[in-house]
Formats: sequence, structure tokens, C-alpha cells
Amino acid sequence: MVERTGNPEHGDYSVTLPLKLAKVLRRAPVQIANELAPLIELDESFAAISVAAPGFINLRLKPVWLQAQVEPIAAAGPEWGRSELGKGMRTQVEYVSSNPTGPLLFSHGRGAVVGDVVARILEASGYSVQREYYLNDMGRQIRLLGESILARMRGESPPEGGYSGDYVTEIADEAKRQGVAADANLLADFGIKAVMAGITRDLDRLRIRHDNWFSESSLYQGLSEETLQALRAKGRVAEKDGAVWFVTGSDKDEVLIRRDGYPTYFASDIFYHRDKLEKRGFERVVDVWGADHQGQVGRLKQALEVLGMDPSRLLVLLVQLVSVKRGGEVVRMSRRAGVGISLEEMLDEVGPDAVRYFFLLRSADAHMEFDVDLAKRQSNDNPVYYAQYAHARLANVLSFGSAASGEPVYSRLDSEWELELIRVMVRWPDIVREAADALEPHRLAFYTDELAAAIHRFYKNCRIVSDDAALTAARLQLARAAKTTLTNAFGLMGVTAPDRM
RNA sequence: GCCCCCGUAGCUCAGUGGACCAGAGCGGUUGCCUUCUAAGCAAUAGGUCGCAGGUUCGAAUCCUGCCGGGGGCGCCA
Repeated sequence: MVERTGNPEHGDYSVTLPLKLAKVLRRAPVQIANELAPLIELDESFAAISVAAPGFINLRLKPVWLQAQVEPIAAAGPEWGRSELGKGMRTQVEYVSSNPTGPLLFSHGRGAVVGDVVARILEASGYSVQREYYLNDMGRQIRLLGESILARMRGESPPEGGYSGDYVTEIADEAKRQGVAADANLLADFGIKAVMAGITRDLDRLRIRHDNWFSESSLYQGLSEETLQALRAKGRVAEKDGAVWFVTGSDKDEVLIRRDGYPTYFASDIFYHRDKLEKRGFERVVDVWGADHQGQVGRLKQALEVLGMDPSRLLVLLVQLVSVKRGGEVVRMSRRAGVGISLEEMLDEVGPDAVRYFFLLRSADAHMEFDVDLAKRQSNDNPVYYAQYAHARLANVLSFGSAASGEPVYSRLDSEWELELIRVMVRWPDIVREAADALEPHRLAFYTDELAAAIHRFYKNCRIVSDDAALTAARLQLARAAKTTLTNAFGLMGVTAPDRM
């Protein structure tokens, strides 16, 4: 009903209620608007109210109100933009969860950043967040990992469907050095530890952490049988062809326990999510998955519903695939295709700030092309530097003007550039709230870009430190408030805010 | 065949719970450093918003049907 206007000429906010009422009341929207407008009680923040065709009521903020926001924003510091809207709701965000059978690929990095920033946004919005990594530490893939290492130690070729990357050789060499017995099970354990050490090192460089590593094998200490029993009691389990099936009710049932005795990932997913939602009692669970797992969402939610859980408590964010453009050549990344650029390699090449910022510059459900050449360019065409440079400029001028004394007179901040900067700043809490509601981290990057642009224009057009003490003090406070806002935005994105560049 | 995502400027993408000239970045052209960082600012060119219907006072946005790209539909993960 109340929306922000897209065009400054229409004020700051607009009310579209008359347009919506028009149909119900069967009257012209302009007429309704004209009657409604005088009834709106304006507090001192708004200067003007006007009716515009075909029936908008537009509201304009008073400059004096905008000017009065500067000092509180500067004073709020890290708190500016945070809220308690989540009311401490126990929320889990699960992300990365890559199998410990090989190093992270660059495409995993996207899900890692999306999950991490979702967690940061929710924390800033008053949710109680746990960050979890689901560790697939059992099953066929793990057995293959052990066998692959063993084969490498013996100089044999890996088993069918096994792993053959250089890291397998490295692990095999290290296992030999440490005198690990040539046993597939022991080597699998050894391999998991070695691979996870690499994964956590990469994540650490990307500034991504988890609170909990949840082991898949721990699900099979009681909970699995209990859950199977519960499904059986609902009449949703059948046995045929030597396997155990989940009866979906449609024409296609799903295997839970394979003929060889291994549970399928579907089974583990059911057990795991029951553990999250019931045993551990998270009110809401956010899973960040690759888009290639889309097919699992429906059946998992169905199973949870059969077990009596409200499936809407589980939110699955599907992150689309990434391709990498480098030197004019596009490399499409796919987990399955096995071709991929490692995350480590990209961190070496472009650094964590650019990797994070670029991932956040795209909505998660859009395929993205990562332009390596652009990301590593140390120049003005690089959006990361554009935003960081705005921060560095403010830091510099604040240091330059640190000796200035004088009482700020905020009414002096009356140029279009100053007022525009304040308008952008005061939106920040809304941006955080909207990003949290929609679970859309990319909104932060777009906002940051807009804020940086307003800062650069302000800096360019308003000489901050001058002979005019009152104006200087006011502009320095504005610079402080802008720097606070930008710092907080970078903080939620996990991007550094440099004081010098 | 069915399901999900995408199709908007030369390129990469926002906007898609309706309305305010259709936006940003990169790339193109052109101006601006005696003064707190030019990694900046300013101007300019460039688009049948995939196609066709429909709903509406109004559609890039909602509905239907097509077309194109990607992903999924396994006792793989």
C-alpha cells in the first residue's frame, strides 16, 4: 500500500490504495485519492502530500527530517540497520555441505557465499541462527574414496567410479608417510580428514564459518529406525525387489534402502531433516542447495509432511550454476561434468572480496557468468573497487578533518547531493529487512552500489573540510554516517571496508 | 513426455506481490584533476523487455499457448 517511489519528482513514498479501492468502490481512483489525502495524518517528517494521476497519493519527506537523521545514524555505529524482527526465532542455515571426497569447486563457492550472507542477514534481523555443514561421511562415495586412495598407494588405477584427482595422490603419499595401514576403511577416514582440512581452509579464506558439522553417520544411531517405523505406521513403506521404498501415492515411489543395504540420499535427507525440525527443534530451516538438486525438494517435503511436520518450515534456496569467463573463453561448471575450476584457484587469482562481491551481484536463482578478467582488474571498471573506494575516500577525509572543531548545523546540508545521500542512507534498515524476508542477499550488493554512487557524488560536489566551521562539522558527520552505513553493508556481505586504497 | 530456473542495451545482469519517460555495470563516444584519494564525476549513443494472444484504467511484471538456453526427472551424489 505504501511504496517507495521510483521517481524523485513524485516524492519519497506513494500510497496506491485509491487505485486498489477503485474497483471495489466502482469509483474513479483520483476521486478517492482526493478524499483520502486530507485524512492522512502527517507527522513532522513529511512536508507535502499530493495527489497524482491516475490516483496516487504522494508523500515527500522534509529536508529537516532528513537532516535530523545524520547524527543518530553516525552514533548508532554497528547497530544501524540491525533489528529484532526475527524475535530470536531459532533458525538453521545449512550451506556448502559438499561431500568430503574432493576439494571445493568454484561453483560451491557461490552457495557458500549465499548461505553465509543469508545467515548474516538473519542474525542482523534478530534471528537466532546456527550455521551447519552436513557431512556425508558414509556410504558408497566414502568407500570409493578409501579404495581410490588405496589403489593410488599401490600404484593401481582407481576403481570404477572412483576418484582420480591429484589430491588423491597427495593424500596417498601422506598416508604412506604417516604409516597408515593399507586398509580401505582406515584410508577413507584418513581421506575424509585430509579433504575436510582443505575444505575448511578454503572456506576460511572466503571468511565462511560454520557452527556445527553434522555427521551423516550419526543419523544411523537410533533415529533412522524410528523414522522408518513412523513411515511404516503411516503405511508409506513398501518392500519390493529387495529394496525398501517410500510410497509416494503417485506412480513413482522412491527407494529408501537400496538392495545392497545402503540407505539412499533421500532416506538420509528425511532422517536429517526430521532431526533438524523435531529432535533439535529449529523453527525454521534454510537449506542452500545447488540447482541440480531441485528434484529432491518436492519428495523431501512430502515425506516430512507425512511425518507430521509442516513443510513450510523448510526453505530451500536453489543456487543456479556458475560459468567462468576468462580471456574471452567461457567454461561452464557442473558438479557432474567433473570439469571445474577449484575454489582455491579462484581465491588465489581474484581474492575473497571480489569473489564474494561478484557472487552477491546476481540473484541466486539466475545463472551467472563470472568474468575473471573484470573481477581481478584493479581499476575503476571493477564494481568491488568502486564501492570500496567510496569507503576509503570517506575514511581519508575524516582523518584529514579530524582536527576541525565546530558545532554542526545540519540545516546547512541542503544541497541535492547531501539530501540525496541521506535519502539513500535512511533506506538501509528497509534493505536489511527486505533481504531477510526474501532471503535475497543480492539486494545488499545493489544497495551498496547505489550508496557508493551517492557518496562519490557528494564527495565530488561538496567540499567537506572548509573554512566554514559549522558546515564542515555537519559534513563530517554526514561522512561519518555514510561510512557507518557502508561499513555495515560490507559487514553483512563479508567484504572488507578498506581505509586506504 | 513431466518439473524447476532463465530469456530486458553489443556483453553480464537488476527491476517481475501492476501504475511514475524501461535501469545499472562493462564496452563505445566526449568533457572535467591549483583545492580532502580521478580506483572519481559529468554528458552522450545504444533496447520490438523471446514470440503470440488474454485480463485491466494501466503489463517487462499477472494468465494461456508457443519458441530458445540451462538444470532435473537413478537402488548417482
